Amino acid sequence: MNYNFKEIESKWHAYWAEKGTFKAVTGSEKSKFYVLDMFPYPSGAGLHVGHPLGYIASDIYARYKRHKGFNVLHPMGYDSFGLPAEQYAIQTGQHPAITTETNIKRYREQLDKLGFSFDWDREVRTSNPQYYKWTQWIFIQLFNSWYDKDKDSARPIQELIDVFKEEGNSMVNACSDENTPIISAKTWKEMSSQQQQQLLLKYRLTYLADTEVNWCPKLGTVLANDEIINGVSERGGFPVVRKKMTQWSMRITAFAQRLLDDLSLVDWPQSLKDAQTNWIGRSVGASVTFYTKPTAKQTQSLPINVFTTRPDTIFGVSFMTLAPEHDLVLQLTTADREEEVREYIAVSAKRSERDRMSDVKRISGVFTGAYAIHPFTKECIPIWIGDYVLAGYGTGAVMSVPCGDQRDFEFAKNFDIPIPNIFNEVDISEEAYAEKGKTTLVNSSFLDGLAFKQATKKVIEELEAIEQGKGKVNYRLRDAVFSRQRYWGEPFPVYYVNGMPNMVPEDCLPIELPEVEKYLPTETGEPPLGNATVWAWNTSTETVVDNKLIDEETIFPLELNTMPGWAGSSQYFNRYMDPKNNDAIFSKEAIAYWQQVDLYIGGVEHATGHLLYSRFWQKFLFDLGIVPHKEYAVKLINQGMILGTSAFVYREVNTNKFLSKGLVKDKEVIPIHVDVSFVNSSDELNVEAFRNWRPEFAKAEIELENGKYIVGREVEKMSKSKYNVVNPDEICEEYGADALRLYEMFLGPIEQAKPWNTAGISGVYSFLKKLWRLFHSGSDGQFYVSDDEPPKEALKTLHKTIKKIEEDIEHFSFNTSVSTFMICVNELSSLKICHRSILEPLSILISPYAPHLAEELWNKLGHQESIAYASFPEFIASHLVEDNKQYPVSFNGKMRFVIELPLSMNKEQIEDAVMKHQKTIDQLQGRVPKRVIVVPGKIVNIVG
RNA sequence: GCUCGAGUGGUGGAAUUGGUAGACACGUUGGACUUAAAAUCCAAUGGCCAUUAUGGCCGUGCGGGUUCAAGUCCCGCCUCGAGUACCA
Repeated sequence: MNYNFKEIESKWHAYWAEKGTFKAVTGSEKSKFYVLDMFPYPSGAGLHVGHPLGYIASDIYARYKRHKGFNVLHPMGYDSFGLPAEQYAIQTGQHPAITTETNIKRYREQLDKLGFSFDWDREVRTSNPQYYKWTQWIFIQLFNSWYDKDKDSARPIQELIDVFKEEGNSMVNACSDENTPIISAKTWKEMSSQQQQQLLLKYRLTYLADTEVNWCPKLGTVLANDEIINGVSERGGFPVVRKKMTQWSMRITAFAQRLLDDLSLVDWPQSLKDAQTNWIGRSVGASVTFYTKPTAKQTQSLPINVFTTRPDTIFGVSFMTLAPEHDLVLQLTTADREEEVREYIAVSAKRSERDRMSDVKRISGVFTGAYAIHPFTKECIPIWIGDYVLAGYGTGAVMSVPCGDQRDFEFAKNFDIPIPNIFNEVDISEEAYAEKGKTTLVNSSFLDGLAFKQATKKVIEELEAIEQGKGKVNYRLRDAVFSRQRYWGEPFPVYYVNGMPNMVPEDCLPIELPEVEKYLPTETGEPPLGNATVWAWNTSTETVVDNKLIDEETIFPLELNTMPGWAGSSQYFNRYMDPKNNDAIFSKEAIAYWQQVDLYIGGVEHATGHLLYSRFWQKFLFDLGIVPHKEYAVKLINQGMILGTSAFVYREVNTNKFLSKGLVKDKEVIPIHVDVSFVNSSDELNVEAFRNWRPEFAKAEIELENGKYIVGREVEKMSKSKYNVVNPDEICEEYGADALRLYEMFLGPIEQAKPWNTAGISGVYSFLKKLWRLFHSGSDGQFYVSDDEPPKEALKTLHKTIKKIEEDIEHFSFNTSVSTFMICVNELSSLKICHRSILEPLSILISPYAPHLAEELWNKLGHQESIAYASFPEFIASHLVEDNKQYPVSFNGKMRFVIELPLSMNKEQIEDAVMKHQKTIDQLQGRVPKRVIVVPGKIVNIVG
């Protein structure tokens, strides 16, 4: 009887589905364990072999934990809102919901084939109204909250209103946007309700504001910083420009410090923590206010706030630079400079992010004609604008210290601005001196003779004394723009009365996505929801009604933007705990039982997107008392990408002639991707298949070397356009899902990127066949087990294996554990083992890796219940080391003798011990050891 | 530029806390079985030298260092990869 994986795998899929084997029960007596995968976006291309890598690893862990007696939650769902479905809808008119549904079906089929132990009863889809009801609900909670810096916690907005009524906003001003005017309680009461709402928006955790955004004209939408790679959009690679727009934003900056601090609470890869730390970009310094010198045009002195990490260099300031987009630029520019300034602003606005980046070295700027007064020297310093100052960082203005900052230095050189030196015995004729604390200050009045640390402290004290500055921590992290001008996303539960946003009552949720005729923006440039005809809010009936009915009394326009992709993914992990609950995001019982994710597996590419935003929302829900933990994922593993090995043919330029790789030499050729299925494992192209591939290749001249066409190879990301995609369905068809699972784990460490190579799968496939034969050692390959006592050697092999596998799984070293299995089965095969007491634990042991095969064997061993419920074998190693003082070890066939000595021994005792063992060694080895190496507290290794 | 990570056979990769480098697998070569192929099994497989087996020397990107002992620790380089970037 042969190993018929097809029969076995389909049999057990059906069995698991029918029995509901992997259903997680909330509130079980067992301890819980929550294993989570990052849910996929169901794209039209289906899965390639790279996608399941993380799912296989998490499935192994989930199954292992079940065997260890845990009640495991291992859910799966779909992040089903997104651009590709919408782009497809724009092109074909097909509703994104239909495309999404089709894609999900295909994903599900593929996932099922691989034998994952997901609890599909808990599936969530972000585009499902029953799901996004709760995304909208969280949005409303954010709108109804502000951030209390004193308590370091999100608080209900009503508390803030009470504060305003009592004492105005002076005490809570730090909790709002910069430049929020200070008002008294009296003023608050005198404000119109619209003015009050306007002020509150500056405090709310999600707010509507004019923000400088990354606008992608080609995609017709704004993008968040993490959606832009090298100045172009992540999706599509289109240029991005900066533009001011009224947008919803999330006040994630309020949580910046906690997002940093709480990284210490989680067991995440250091590289990922570093990425988040850099992204948040904390820098310590001071904010300093400079006042402008009144001019004919601007008779009042204007305050300009700057942020600096080097307040100690304040006596080195010889000019100021503002970003061209800075609010005050036009106000302070003098009449004679106005034309030039306006022109400069216009030019830099036109330059895309990409131009600006590719052109970093070009120094440009103009003088505004205005001067600022130095807070201490009272000297007049010129105010310039320059695009090396970014509007979005700090205050969009800098105090320029050319002797201490290279950019300021170059700017000063370029425009002939003086470069005063304030560093003792440092040469600044060639470049700025940016070292901190290696020298002391000179020409710096009260800071003379001080080094960085003391000078910084001193200058901040002085600035505070004259009320022109204070110590400040600045973050690179910016508030996250939350509006997208797209159709296929969550609608906002927001309607507008007199231009002010109002929340739809919570019990009216969800506000469902309306039908539209066209998925493109309207002709007037409104987002696609502007095409919806039934998209207005009736406050008296509390329903969505036709736009035509909009009046000033009870029917109001609804928000036309939709939420970004990360909205739906920021809380899905908690929703899995109670996915069908229609009265709450999840029940108190569910969250109390499941608590938080114990293991989260997913790609590192989400480091500064999803993984940051979801932490932010979790902290917010924590402040609200809805979730019990500040962090939602205790342990996180980033699986590495599986790459494709692309194949290339080389076409000589301006010809239709293709040269085999070896013939290219120094000829000018264009490499062209060719489908990897036309190429065999020795890089030889199937010329016939290549000719049939495309009409233009049919008649091509093909030059061979040694009768073969050899292709070029390159490791790249798997992608349809590179023709290097390997489909898991084909692998399952040929070798089975168990072999695919094993092989993906065997390829290398889970966290590492590695190229796929189908040829290597034969190793794990023949291992599975060997394992099968171990259970089918009867005549004619019939199933056969003996109930006799197994030989001691076999037990030793088994227990060695159990120990190693357990350690490997706990350390996520899945690749080495596959090797361990291979060694184990090889040893047992050569011992001709067919004993129940060996084979039974072995099948439990292997079941996380090859669940179908293990289940089949378990069943053949006479068990009716699924192997999923079997306990992982306990390790009984006692006979491995019979005398834990000395034991021979066979290594590579050579005999070795190891003595373990206690840590506490001194030199003499060690020598004694070695001498005592000497006889045994001599007897065993038959000769005298060459070297005796002794180190206290270590293993004594006698190399014979 | 800054931050992080990685360099080990023909290939993917092992190597616990510093303790026999190259486990396991692919590939290659030879052999068995077969009319033949597939499948399966056995053997060899880092380099150089030697041989009657026992052996010897060199080897973990490069150069130093610490140590009885270094792929592993320290210092200085080189190369590659990832992230980030006019961040004041």
